[in-house]
Amino acid sequence: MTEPDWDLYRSLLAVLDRGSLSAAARLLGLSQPTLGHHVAALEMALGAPLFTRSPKGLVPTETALALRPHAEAMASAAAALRRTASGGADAPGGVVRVTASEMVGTVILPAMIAGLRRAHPGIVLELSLSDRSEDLLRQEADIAIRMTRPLQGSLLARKIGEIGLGFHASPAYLAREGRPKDMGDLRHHTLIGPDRDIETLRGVIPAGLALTPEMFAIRVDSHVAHLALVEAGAGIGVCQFGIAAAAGLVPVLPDLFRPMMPVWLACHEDLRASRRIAAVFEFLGGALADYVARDAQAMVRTMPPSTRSAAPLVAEAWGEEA
Amino acid sequence: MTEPDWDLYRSLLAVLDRGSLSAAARLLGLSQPTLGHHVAALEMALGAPLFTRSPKGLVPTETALALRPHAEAMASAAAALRRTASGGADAPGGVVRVTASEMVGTVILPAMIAGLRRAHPGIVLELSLSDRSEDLLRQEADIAIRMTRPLQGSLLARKIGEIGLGFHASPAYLAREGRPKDMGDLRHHTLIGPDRDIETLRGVIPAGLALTPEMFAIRVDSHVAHLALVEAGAGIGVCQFGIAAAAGLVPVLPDLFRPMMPVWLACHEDLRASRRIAAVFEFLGGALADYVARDAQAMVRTMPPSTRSAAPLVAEAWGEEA
DNA sequence: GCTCAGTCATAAATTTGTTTATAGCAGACG
DNA sequence: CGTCTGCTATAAACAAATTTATGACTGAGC
Repeated sequence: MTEPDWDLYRSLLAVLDRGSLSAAARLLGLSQPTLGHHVAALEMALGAPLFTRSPKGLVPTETALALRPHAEAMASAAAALRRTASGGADAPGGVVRVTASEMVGTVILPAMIAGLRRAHPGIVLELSLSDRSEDLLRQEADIAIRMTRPLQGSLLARKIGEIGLGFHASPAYLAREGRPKDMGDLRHHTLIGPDRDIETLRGVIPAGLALTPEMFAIRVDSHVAHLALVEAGAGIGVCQFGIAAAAGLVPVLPDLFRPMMPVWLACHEDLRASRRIAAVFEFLGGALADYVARDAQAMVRTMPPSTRSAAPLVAEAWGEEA
Repeated sequence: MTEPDWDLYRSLLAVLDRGSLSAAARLLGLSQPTLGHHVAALEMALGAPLFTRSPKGLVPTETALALRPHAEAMASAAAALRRTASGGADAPGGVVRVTASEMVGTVILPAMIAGLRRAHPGIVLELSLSDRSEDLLRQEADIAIRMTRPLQGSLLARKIGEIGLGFHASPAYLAREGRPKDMGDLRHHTLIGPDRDIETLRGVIPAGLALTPEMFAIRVDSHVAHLALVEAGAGIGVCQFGIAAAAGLVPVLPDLFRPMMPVWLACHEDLRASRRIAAVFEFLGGALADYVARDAQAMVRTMPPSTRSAAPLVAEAWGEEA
């Protein structure tokens, strides 16, 4: 058996993605018979059928589905290669791909990116917003901003600091529904919480409160929508102090519930050699550090004077130390 | 810029590997002008020069060197894909790639593989012997046998047990040079130890002994050569009890120095779905457990009756628990 | 029940890529 | 100092892939 052309893998991936030869052909800018030939050649080379033909399209076999992750790995390696090449040897410009959570990407990053572009006009940024953290391993991104410690080998990680979380509500909501006096009071309020993604809060919820989806009258997994709901006065939800302060939200029970969430910046070891990636890494490191500092200030400012310290109330459950 | 054909990446990798178009052409079964054209096309597509031509061959530029890891990632993904495909959907046969240390691969595995082939005649085995443990992450192997706990995410790891290490020497050496009475005595003997790879021993050497290359009169990083030297009566070296016993070696100071080394079996989570990989995983798991048990017996048997227990003397430095 | 939009498969024409063959160049060796 | 071996580069002959242009099929919608 001779090794199949790598192009065939790309065609395979396209057909798996689109579900038909014609659609895959459009995606790759090839013609449908070409894709048909590619699939046939790959089936021949691998000695196994990959699709069952039907007039509605190609249905992948078990084998083809098993091959998919590997083909995707090739695709992301190819994308990483092109990104690397885009910067030339060590030209200041080029494409850098940053991954972050939806929240960070939509609320925190935009201002930083504006500054980054001003400081390094040659650098083109790609943002990949998702909450799964495998991105770096599979080389789907050059730099990652994460709220958990990246524990992969061969990953260079820097802890930026910790961000304070707390219950918040809009002034309108509090005027309408009153202000809870203690944690037990929260039961009589409209709470906004996660839907399926309870894991995220597991380390944050204080031991006293049971963690059940039933606690929350409004459930949504998107942190951005979560914030929007709180801003709209829909109920009480957990927000970062800095973001909440900027949005004019009022902290609720900040002296009873105030977990800290670590912020990590990470990239592949190898990639630090690239000048533009190092530049983005340093810039984001600085900008995030500033942001964390402002967040801490916002948190302290909104607390009653008696308890003005930045010590976390529910910290150990979440973070490890740097 | 349109995406280059993936074949070009393969050609790039071949040229980087061989250092010349002609050699790369031989490797890939293509002709030299074809490779030349591929490189030119890739340089055009990426917009950056990749090689400086010379009559001695092609010298890669900085850019090309930066691209290399990504091209290699593609190559291993392609290899993994083909391995997966070789097994068909869930046929019992197919290729499985196992990585292990040189020592394990040459001394311990052969007998197991013979048994494995008897139990599963359809399975073809590839052995990749190296001591770096990135193999699994980069999908360069399906299953890994490691002496450290694999701490990567999305990796399925099973701790097989622990293997006892200890100083050993050949009967001939001991007859000639005498038997050391305590650790201090070792200074007057010919010790065999690592050359550059001191890390490996760091967790093993007892606290009393300073860890310097100067300790060792014979230095070699290959564990297999290490064992051969001990067998040849060249000096005293650290060996696994089981292997040493089988080779007719005599334990030296087993009651003073007896670290334990964990044995882990690991594979990617996804791959457990493949029937043949699961079969190999289970078989190796069982065989290694048997081996560890025999090693423990050998260790106990060769110790003076007074201290006959399998408890490690220098254990905590090395292993974590399952 | 008919048309229409979508699909895959096939055959001939064309474009593309690959090879063979040749020339030129630098260093190793007797 | 010439020869020999390695390499790259170029041009024309060739083989191979791709495309265009078909035909045949299925299911949705009127």
